[in-house]
Amino acid sequence: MTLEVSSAVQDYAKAIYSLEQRGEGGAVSTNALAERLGVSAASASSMVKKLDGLGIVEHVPYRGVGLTEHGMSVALEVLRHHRLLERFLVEELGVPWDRVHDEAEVLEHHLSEELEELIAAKLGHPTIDPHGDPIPTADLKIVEPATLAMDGLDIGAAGRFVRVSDSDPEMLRYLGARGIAPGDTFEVVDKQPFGGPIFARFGSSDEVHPLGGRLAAAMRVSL
Amino acid sequence: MTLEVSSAVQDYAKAIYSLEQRGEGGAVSTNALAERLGVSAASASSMVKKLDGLGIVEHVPYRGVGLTEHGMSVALEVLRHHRLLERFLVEELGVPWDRVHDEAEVLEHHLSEELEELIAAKLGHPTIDPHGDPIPTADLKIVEPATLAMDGLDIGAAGRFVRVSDSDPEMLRYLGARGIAPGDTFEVVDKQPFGGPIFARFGSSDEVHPLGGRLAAAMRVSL
DNA sequence: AGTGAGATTCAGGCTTGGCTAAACTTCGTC
DNA sequence: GACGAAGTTTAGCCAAGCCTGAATCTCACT
Repeated sequence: MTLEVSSAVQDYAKAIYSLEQRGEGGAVSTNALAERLGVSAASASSMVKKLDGLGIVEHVPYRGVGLTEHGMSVALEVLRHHRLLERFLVEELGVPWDRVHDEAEVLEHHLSEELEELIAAKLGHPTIDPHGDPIPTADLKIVEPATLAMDGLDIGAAGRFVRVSDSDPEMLRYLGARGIAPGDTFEVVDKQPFGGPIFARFGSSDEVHPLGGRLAAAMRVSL
Repeated sequence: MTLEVSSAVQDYAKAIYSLEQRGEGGAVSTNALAERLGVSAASASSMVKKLDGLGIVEHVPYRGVGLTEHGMSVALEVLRHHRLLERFLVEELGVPWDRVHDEAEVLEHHLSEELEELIAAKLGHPTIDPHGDPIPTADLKIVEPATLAMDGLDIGAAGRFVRVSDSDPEMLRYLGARGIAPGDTFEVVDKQPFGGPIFARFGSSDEVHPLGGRLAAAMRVSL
């Protein structure tokens, strides 16, 4: 009943989950899904019909889709695999953190439950992945802490850098090269107006790093 | 040029390699291939045609197939992945040795070269997997040492148990439960005639273990 | 209420890797 | 040297997932 979930179906579930998280409102549009997955709108539409048949989504034509409870657990299962793998690859094999995403993207679909459990145990049942994203628990609960985008902060703001998207290797390399990682505390020391860069100090370092628009927007912080 | 090798193609290459090893003669028959892969003869036949087109095998209609040089490297690459993974799963994650085969069977197709190398390094570049099978080197050389089937030995024969097929979990559990593993020295203490069991002592243990027909046939030894 | 942009669906196709049934080769035996 | 069994190939089909292009529908705005 749960085994006939192909990689494609898992990818759709994951994408819908992610779009539901971002987009406040309710339903995810078929087009948004298509774009996210790099697939034509027609393909996404037919796949959505199938997902509805499988009980993974609820589809209201012209209104979009939403994950069912079953669909949610499919999505969280894959997410757990993905994030555990990322953590495992970084900690046990020393894969650079800007490259783990692509590896995990492939392996997540082929990880057995047994291996998932052994990996989690080996890592001491971690709760976040190397990018600060929360890892769903074995019984598929997840807590997505509220965060702020760094580019919205004002001069003088201080807090903790908690999370950054794992999907842009460029950004990760930039941060990595400067020794900036999720978990670091920071302090905004300057900010250019009109979408200009933010200047911040991280951890106990004295160095001030410039963080350009897209980067500062991708960095999530808590105060 | 080498990237369009699907999982199915890799499986065929691996199966042909394995059948070439066993069957002394030359070509591997389509039927043998079909049986090995659990596929109909017609399916194997059409796949063989495709493999020929890809330059992976040389096919003489009605006579069988043989791996080309390119096909050989495809096979050895997959075999390296498989055996490194088996070793990794046993050593780093503690997966029981009778279960690693199935996991590796899936993951071998999705392991990047980068991960392959990191795993090999982490393990100290091992030369055999947990079942005693040799692991091809990074430049795809492999040495298959000559071995004897244990069921052909006579009473009094002594040597080293070096290798056992990884594909029968039952046998592996049986051996595992008795503490018998590749690398152990042994001595044949008794043997029933007409294909009856062999009785042998392993390692420094005093215990004599009965090894029935199929099992003794699957165990490979060197004297 | 009309309308156009954007979202959705339909129709028709492609590739992969399977399947069955039927036809064809090969080879050992008489 | 003919014949039948065993082995092999061809022909025709299927499902999954993707594609394009051409309809069609909805919604928000005027």
